[in-house]
Amino acid sequence: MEKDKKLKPSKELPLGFVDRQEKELLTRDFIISNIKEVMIKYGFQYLETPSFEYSESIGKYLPDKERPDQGVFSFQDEKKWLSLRYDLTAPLARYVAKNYLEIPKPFKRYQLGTVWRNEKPGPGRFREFLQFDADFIGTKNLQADAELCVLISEILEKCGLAKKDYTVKISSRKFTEDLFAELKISSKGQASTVLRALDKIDRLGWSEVKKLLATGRKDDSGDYTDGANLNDEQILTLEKKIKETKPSTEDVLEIIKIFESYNFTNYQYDPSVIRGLEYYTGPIFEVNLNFEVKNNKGQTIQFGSIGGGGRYDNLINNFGNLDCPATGISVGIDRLVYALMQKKEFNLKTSKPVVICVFNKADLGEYIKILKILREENISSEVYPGEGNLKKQMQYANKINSPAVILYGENEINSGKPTLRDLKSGKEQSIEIKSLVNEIKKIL
RNA sequence: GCAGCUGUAGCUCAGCUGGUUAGAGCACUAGUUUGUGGAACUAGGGGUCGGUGGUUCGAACCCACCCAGCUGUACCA
Repeated sequence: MEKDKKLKPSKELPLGFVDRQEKELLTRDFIISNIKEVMIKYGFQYLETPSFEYSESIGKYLPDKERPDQGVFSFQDEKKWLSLRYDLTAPLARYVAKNYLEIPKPFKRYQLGTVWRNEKPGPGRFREFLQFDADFIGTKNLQADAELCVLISEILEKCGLAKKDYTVKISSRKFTEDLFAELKISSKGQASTVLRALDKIDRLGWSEVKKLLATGRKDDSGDYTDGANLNDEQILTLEKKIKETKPSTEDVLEIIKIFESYNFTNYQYDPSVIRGLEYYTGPIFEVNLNFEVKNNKGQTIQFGSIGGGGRYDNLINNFGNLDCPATGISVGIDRLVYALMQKKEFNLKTSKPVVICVFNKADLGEYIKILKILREENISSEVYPGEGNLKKQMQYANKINSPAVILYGENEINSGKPTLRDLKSGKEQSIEIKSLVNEIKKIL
């Protein structure tokens, strides 16, 4: 008996995992339906790959790091390691390599799927979340990169954002390559420290980033981060270059030219866009929201980007001798949902059921007659599914936000006229069964 | 990983310098109203005060260690 307490299962969720409720899910559905519409219009194929992949298929070959089990949820099955996918790009690369001969080239596909990351969650960042990816495989044509920016912008506007609400930032890996050449930085370690520092300009501001470029920085909590050890002259040169507003690399210039043909203007050249991924080889882009986002305590939070992407011409080559250039974009759908829910009230019809109250179990047949009439008309409805007196049933209807209840007790059954109570106004009327549907539709 | 902060009811939190049976609001259950919700009133259920060890006549409160969460920072294929 004593041990019972210890056996009680925990009702806590694993760190970084969340329950998602209807309002959020409906907003998400709305976004997804917009995505699908746009993607069909732009001529992309719909693809789904499994949640699990062999770890080696989505991890080891990636040039970035050689830590197969860090940041990823993995387990060993027989002899092989399996991992939950951490993005949709790696599985795509695997898919393309596997089906290389069959797929059209170029291959355009889009995918919506849950991804998992075994890392520390932050505000608005979870360990399980939904991603949307669109990619062009097998083309070096920069029209593809341009079109990704155009397409994401169309999706966002379809979701109700105005041009001023978001910006597509664009830069290129070539910019940083040129930069490192000019600064005479050849050490890979130093280069990546510089990149990581530059990536933080948005969040920390230039003066803090400058410390990271020099000897190091102490953050608010007192923690210390080592710097990239650039000298003053290097930092000065870098500052000048990073604050340039005119693109200097050919790829970006060409993309901007293509934007003009599309009449797409909502972009911004920003050389401080770095993106973490080391597999990018050319143009890179990032989508930022320009309005404030608050957390559940009402504090404004640093929201960062909702998505981004770029060109990765060498990634697929890792699977073998496949010279297969590619470019793609990813969007964190849940983050977009979170932001959109604050941006404007979506009038998403949630259509809660009309509740038919139960007075007497023996009359269930009568209740169901009415129920069938309503459902025939696609009116969300139910016979009270629990047990209890009328008061309890009213409380239930109120709690689920039901628009109306139908009272069909002895008196009503005898007269053949159910009572319809509008739960918003509290008004009741006694009406013929045949006009019930029309009256309810007025309330809805 | 590092640093700071925080762990008391389902939720949000109070609990003064250690002192009888640990509190509030919300939520929940029942009743006032045995055929009427959202309001009010009344009553009620629900806590090894994160865990372990220590100090003390006595610990939610002090000390040590551990665990968990939050925030920042690092890493992030």
